[in-house]
Amino acid sequence: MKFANNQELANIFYEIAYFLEMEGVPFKPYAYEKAAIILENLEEDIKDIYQRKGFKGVKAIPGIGESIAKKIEEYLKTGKVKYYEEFKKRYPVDIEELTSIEGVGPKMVKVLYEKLGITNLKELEKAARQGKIRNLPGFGKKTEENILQGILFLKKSGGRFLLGEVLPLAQEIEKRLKRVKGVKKISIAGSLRRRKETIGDVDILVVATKPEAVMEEFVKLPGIIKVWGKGTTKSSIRLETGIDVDLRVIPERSFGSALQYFTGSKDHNIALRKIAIDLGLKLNEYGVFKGNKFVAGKTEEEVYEILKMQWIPPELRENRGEIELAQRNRLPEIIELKDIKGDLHTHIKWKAKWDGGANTIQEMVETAIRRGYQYFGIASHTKALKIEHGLNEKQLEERNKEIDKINKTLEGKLVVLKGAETNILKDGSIDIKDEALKKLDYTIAGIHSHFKMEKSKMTERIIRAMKNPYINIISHPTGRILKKRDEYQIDFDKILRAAKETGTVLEINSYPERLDLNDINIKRAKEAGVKLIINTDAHHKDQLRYMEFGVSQARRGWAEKEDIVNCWPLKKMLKFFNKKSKRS
DNA sequence: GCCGTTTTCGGCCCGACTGTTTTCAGTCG
Repeated sequence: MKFANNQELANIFYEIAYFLEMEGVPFKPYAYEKAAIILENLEEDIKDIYQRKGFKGVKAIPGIGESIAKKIEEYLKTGKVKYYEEFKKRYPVDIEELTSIEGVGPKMVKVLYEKLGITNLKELEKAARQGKIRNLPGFGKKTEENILQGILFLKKSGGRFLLGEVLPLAQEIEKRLKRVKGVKKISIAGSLRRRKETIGDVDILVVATKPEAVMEEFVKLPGIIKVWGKGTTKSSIRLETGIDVDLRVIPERSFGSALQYFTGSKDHNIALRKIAIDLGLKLNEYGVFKGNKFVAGKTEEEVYEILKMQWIPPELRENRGEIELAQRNRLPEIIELKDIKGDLHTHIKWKAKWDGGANTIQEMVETAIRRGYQYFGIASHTKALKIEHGLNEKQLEERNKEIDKINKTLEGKLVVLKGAETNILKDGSIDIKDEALKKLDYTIAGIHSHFKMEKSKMTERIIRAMKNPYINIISHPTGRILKKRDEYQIDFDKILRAAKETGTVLEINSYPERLDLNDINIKRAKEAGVKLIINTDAHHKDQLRYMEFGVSQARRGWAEKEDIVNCWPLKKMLKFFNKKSKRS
């Protein structure tokens, strides 16, 4: 996480918001939640702000007033917030866990605790199985069933799915429904359209002359395990993978406003509605209204236009400053898939077993040509990574010769580059000698062992690797595996400074489980003037298509062509690499 | 609890659905 203090405080305020909601206190929950979001996205350690500018400096942050500033001060001085501790004592419940169950909110948690003493998921499941829930006031048999189902679902899926597994499924559904007669418009909406790294469920919107026909096709899709809410305007299915898909039929004149509404994010929409109010308008999923008069809604473009701003690409809609820029006509020109000129992090099958890839250089290169790339880098694993049969110096040399041979046959259709994904050892040294690195076009270095080092040591370890003049790229810089492994402990600001100073590029790894750097870190890197590269880490030729996910992640991080070195022409990119090593 | 060319009080985003009710609270997106 960015700054430990900020995150800790944010978590405390999120929980306070829940507690206040439990008690039915109006408006305060919103204030605490807002403060939590602000803290999470703060570009500076709140402790530094407090030390430099004191209580006043904290209070000066928009969204943080007298009362919350006091609690921040208290936390920084004592490590605790009394107001929060008292809530915790009154309701010793794992409120985050409990409310993560679909259909369970703060009010229910309160009843569950006060009547049955339930504090966590396990206890809730037990009570539900024993049939104790149905007799609670305001609860019933159906609620009890829903809670059990919700728990089951949560256990199975962790609640969210990877972008990389959901997007192809959703696109396939979209394609099938598009073919139904009478379908005029169709679009994926929701967090999937914003290309978030994980997806809760899929929303698809459709305009059709014969809605019944679309609904009928929808509930007949292959791989469905459950259908519900089968109405005239909305229908839901659950697929074998456990993900829910909602289909909504929209009146034609409202398609744009519905698409805007269902794409979100929630924060972005709230901000837009406030702007609408300021303009004397009302914005909802049916359109933009002046009084009772419909004034816009057929397309998203006209919705944004009437709110006096540029149309905002879905990936930017997180209320992180995009609205202000759109109002000033200053949105960044974020990159597109077609801007990508090559992929520099790919693995091959070499002499039966080395490097751990599934396809030969030739096969990978053919796919790369089909993708329209101008250059393509092979970044073979190196010797310290035994599990992938990493190459040693001599084997790298052999492989280089093979690449030379293939380049000759390509007649400039594409240039194959000689790279390696070396290992950053525990002390920050590289597992391949400089002499061998010198002969490559570029070198990647990544951490593949000793993930659990202390923060300062891990940071130093990566910085030492970046200081090596032959290391051009740090692969998957934070090491997280979505839903499995947290990032390793690093001081990302220090990493950024070192990357800038040494001219080292940070990778946006497109592998669906990684997507590392994430959107927030990409934006920070861009702001720090650090160059980035989007790579797939493909171990199979079919995985070269993962590029799409890395690009959407980069878009979410506001990256423009100039920020991404593999949007550059080959010469310019190599020149940037060589500047570091003086290799020429 | 926060905020202010509707400034120190009175607002705070909006609508639908579900399950529980018999007119609505809670939850969701």
